[in-house]
Amino acid sequence: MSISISKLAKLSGVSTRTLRYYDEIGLLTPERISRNGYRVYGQKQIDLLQQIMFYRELGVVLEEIKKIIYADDYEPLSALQKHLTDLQSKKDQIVCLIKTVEQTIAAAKGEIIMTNKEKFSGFKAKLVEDNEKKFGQEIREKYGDGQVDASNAKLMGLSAVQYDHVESLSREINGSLKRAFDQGDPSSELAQKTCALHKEWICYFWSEYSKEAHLGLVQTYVDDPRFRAYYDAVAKGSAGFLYQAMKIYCQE
Amino acid sequence: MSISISKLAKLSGVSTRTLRYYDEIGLLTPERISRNGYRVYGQKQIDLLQQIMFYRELGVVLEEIKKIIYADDYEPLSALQKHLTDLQSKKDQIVCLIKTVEQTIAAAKGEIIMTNKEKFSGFKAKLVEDNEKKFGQEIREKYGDGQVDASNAKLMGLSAVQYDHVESLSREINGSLKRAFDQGDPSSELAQKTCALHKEWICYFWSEYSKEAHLGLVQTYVDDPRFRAYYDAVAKGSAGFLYQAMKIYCQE
DNA sequence: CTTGACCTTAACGTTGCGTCATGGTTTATG
DNA sequence: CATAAACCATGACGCAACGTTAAGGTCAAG
Repeated sequence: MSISISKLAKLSGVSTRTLRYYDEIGLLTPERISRNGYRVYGQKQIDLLQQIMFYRELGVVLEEIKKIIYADDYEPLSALQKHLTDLQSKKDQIVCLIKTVEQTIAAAKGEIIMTNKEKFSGFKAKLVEDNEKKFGQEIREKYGDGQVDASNAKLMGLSAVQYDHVESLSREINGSLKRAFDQGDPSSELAQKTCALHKEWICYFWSEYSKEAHLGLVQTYVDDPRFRAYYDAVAKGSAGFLYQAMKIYCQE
Repeated sequence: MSISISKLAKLSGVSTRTLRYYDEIGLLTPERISRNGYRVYGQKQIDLLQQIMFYRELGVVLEEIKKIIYADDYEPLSALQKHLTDLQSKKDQIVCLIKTVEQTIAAAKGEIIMTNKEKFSGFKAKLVEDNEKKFGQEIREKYGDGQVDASNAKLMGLSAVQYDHVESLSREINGSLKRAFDQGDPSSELAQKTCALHKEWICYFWSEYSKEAHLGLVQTYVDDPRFRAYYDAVAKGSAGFLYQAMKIYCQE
């Protein structure tokens, strides 16, 4: 039983272009090539294509599929397991994005109201105040007054959009930290991403960034009961977790 | 305040390549080009880049970002709303895939069942198996034992050729269903043809056919998440669509 | 004058095909 | 038997968002 490329295409529902492409990358080569140069497929190829389509529907990349169906020593199950975790982390990413976008929309709506009420500047002032209250003392002691003043100045100069970003960032950090903490591994991708987010956030307040200062700051999160309480509100023990993660992050 | 490309890169954390690319696509053009051909960026560009990065982190495509930050009549909020729904459907897709892969893995772990059924590719085998396990009960109650037993017996007795036909039928159904679904009309010719194909397919498993039983089966496609996941893999919502089409088909 | 840091453009590679463009082969039909 | 309609082939571009050489110009320091 031999069929042409278009017959196979119709039979399987994929395009002829796709079949030629699979031939090109060695995923599915025809049984033989007839004298006129036409591709000829046999029963075996039909079966193989079926398997290919099966994995493709699962979202496995073609290169993986090739390994799965041709390498004897390749474990289809573990391949699928890996694929599953890939999918899950993709989902986590998207869920994370969704949250952020939702929050951004909410914040933006709120911001419109705020600007309408001309309360925005007051709001920012409050943030500065909080910032000063939160970090001022420690940072002043450790890194000098200049740092703190620069931070406040920078904050006052934030545009509305930037301010929104800061807000959504801090929410994202909390969410991300919680998820990473739940997973339990400070070296995990999510935990390290949390650190990166935190760096981004901190850079809104610092004119100069250094890993030492950053790690130092997070250290105070653990040492100071007020900070610890704030992060424990996200998840109990998450301040310490963040510190562990940050140690790894700052080593890189 | 004018800075070079690498300064901006360091300041913002993106690569110089990215900045050149943004210039190339008109997303972020430098303030000016100095005599030696170097790109020179100003404060305004720094702010713009920050906005760009903000939206980029939300997963908005660059083309959209360009519209958002440059077109005055463009509503950033509604753009974000749309982006949100995009993200959500992406998430749904992935969640769907995750389910399917999990099911596949679960099925594969009971690998003996699969190999026993020889040529049966995992999915269909599992479907039939599930059919027996979960709905055998139901079908038995509704339509009597004979129906189920005959189905299984018939299935086990399929010849290779018949099996091939069943397989290609199911592919044809999927393809046909997808196309009909994309068109959107359950009463369309294509949709009704899909129903006919499905009937043909089901007749491989049932010794006696009745419209009521057929409609009942398709109903379970909608009600049971695993079945729905299978059909949603063809096209999201296609299980429900098939059910709508089948209602019309069975009335005729 | 050379080294090295920094800048430029150009162009390929990535993933999985869709979509021409161009041309050869086969078959059905008038 | 000529021709049109199908069907086949091989390029090659395009898509998103850059990473990564390659090849070479510019500029300040030693």
